[in-house]
Amino acid sequence: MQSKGRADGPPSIVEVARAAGVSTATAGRVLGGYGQSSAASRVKVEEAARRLGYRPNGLARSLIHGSTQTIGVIVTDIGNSFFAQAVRGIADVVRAGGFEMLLANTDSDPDAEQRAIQVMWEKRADGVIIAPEGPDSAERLRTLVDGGLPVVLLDRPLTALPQVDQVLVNNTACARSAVNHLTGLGHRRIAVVSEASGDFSRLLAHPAAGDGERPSAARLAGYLSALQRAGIRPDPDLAVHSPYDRAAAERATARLLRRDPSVTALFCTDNILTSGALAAVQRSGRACPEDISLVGFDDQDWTTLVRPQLTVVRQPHRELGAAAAEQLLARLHARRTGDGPADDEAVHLRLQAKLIRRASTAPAPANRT
Amino acid sequence: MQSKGRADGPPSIVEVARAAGVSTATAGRVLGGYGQSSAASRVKVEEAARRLGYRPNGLARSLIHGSTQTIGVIVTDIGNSFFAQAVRGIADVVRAGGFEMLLANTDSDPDAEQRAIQVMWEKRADGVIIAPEGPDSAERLRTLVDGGLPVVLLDRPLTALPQVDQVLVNNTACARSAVNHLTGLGHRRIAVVSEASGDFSRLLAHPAAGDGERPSAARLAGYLSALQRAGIRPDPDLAVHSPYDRAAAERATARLLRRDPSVTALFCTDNILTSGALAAVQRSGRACPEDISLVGFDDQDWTTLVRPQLTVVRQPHRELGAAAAEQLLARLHARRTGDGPADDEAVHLRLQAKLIRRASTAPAPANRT
DNA sequence: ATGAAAGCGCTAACAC
DNA sequence: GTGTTAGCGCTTTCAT
Repeated sequence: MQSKGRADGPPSIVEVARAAGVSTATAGRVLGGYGQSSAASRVKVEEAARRLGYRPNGLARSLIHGSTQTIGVIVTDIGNSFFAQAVRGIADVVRAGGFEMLLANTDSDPDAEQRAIQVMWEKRADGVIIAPEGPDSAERLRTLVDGGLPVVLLDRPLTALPQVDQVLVNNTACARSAVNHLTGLGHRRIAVVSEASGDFSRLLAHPAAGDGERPSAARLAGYLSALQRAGIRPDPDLAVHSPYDRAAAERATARLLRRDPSVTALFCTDNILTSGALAAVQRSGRACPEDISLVGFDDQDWTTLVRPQLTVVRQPHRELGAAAAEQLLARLHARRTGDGPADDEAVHLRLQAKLIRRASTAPAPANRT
Repeated sequence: MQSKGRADGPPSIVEVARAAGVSTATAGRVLGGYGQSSAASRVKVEEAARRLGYRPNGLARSLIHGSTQTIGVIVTDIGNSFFAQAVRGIADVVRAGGFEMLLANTDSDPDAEQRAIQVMWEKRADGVIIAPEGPDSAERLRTLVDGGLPVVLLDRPLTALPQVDQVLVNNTACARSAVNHLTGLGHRRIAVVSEASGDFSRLLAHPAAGDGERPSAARLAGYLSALQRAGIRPDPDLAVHSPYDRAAAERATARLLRRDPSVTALFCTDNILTSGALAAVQRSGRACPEDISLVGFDDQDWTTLVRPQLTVVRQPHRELGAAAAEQLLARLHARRTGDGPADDEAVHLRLQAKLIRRASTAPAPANRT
């Protein structure tokens, strides 16, 4: 029977100290690896700690230090392969840097995001990587930013928060090159499957737009700009609007194909929408790429398993997450040492997505218009 | 200029109390929502808190309560769609229960797993859900289990820890029904693509084995048992061994198809291996399903996009994670209230994976042996 | 090198 | 209903 200390619960540093016959300060020094301690007490304390099964309490330690060695990650859907890969990249970097990861999934729900942000603060994460749900996220994040917590935006910019670091992809440019590829093949009736079709006319009016937009809108902007450069007037009827859901994308695309036989190419702006659009093409009875060309988004590994193999825009998923994590860690490092980017200049990184040409795109069939 | 308190850092409850002209205890009561407080002080305190931008410090709170409202999740690869979906299921349940999630990715590295386990303990997670890396994980987990921390095993059993809750899939049974499907179609030369081929003879010697095995071995056991029931002697040459990697699976399968023309069916035991094996079949020049039938594992959404559409074993990914989380929360609830499963009887859940018949399986071609 | 004591931010007992 | 005080487990002066 143990005679002293609290009966249950893991042993604290005071029981170890007592068992080793030293003060709590000394025990703390050897167990925490700080300050000075003699070889003699080191042996005694380590012995006692092992015997009692001592494990330091990180909460107490963090409460004092003010640092938890934990970074918060907020995404909309960890089940989506895009985020799954990005988080993998984050996890690798974070782990290598000696940090842990507090992960929250918002399912694109503003309330859930609000709560996640609050939690990151209350649990005193040292920094936060977030794929914001929408423009309103800026207000929610302001607490953190004003509170001095390093924040990095992942994949989606927030124009209301220009002072915050962000790691994005060159969405407009890669979309443009995808569509250039199609126009180069002679296509003129090119449809786009997008979540952002509602922004069609707005983006058309501001041809320079793109870089400050969320990915879906930025890609739509790239599509529009490529058409205009090729001298093709964008046709709103060719912007397939779809909710973010494979079945919905399939229905919407099928409707377009039924309605408009002049379409000879399809540009999909996202991995989910790509699945849906491809399914629609397959069921439409039109041959790909003979009757209709298709450019997908995201080079998931099944894109080489379908026939024809898909021409796609490949985003560096994992690298995107890794870069965001590296940026955050750099900030934390700078905080402590003083080198690195000054606190008042935001770093805006843009990784390159690239077009991979495969077999789902081919020269346009003889014009039918 | 503020005159009192620490210059930087977020305001603590004492600055709020001072600003509101009450004691810290009263401030704590209204801000923490416990005990009694008069409407008058509630107003004052809330006012002051808002003005100073007060946010409670969860570390301090947890240090006292002994509970962090956080559960630890340890997986081998969050980038793999299986785990991405399972974690999504966990996230949903955990969030609904008012908990947060500390996520660690081990990349199947024992050291990383060791560290992750230790971290969960030090950060005082209230419980842990883990997909253990291998049998050695049992020793690593013992600290947690002995320390009284609720643990739930996800997807993989650990025979050395029978007292721990686990949520698995009926791997052996669903593999058996997949292979039954093939034998029912007249196939007799059925190959299996597996990570566990090294266990071939061991599993053959213990026909009852299966349920205590890791998923890959359990599925191999199901394959073996289905063959034996159909009166087919298992042939070790038909067990394609492959590391866990698509390209490797493709090479290994290609080698088999080249070497043995008698094979008429392929059973893949995992999502990654399915991609590789399918790629190999496509490049082999053999027609699927006319020359060779294929059963894949995991009903990812591309399996209906390839031609022929794949017959697969569908695992309930998300539900698996959700069930694990529910089990863990039930334990935590039981700890506090006394109802629920007694602490000494482990709950072993087994969700049902099912065969989905599509177009990649067909009657065996006329025997060639 | 070591110990005594103060304190991180909060909650809980116990008076009043 | 409110204030005072002790204390969660650890780190950190400051003496010694």
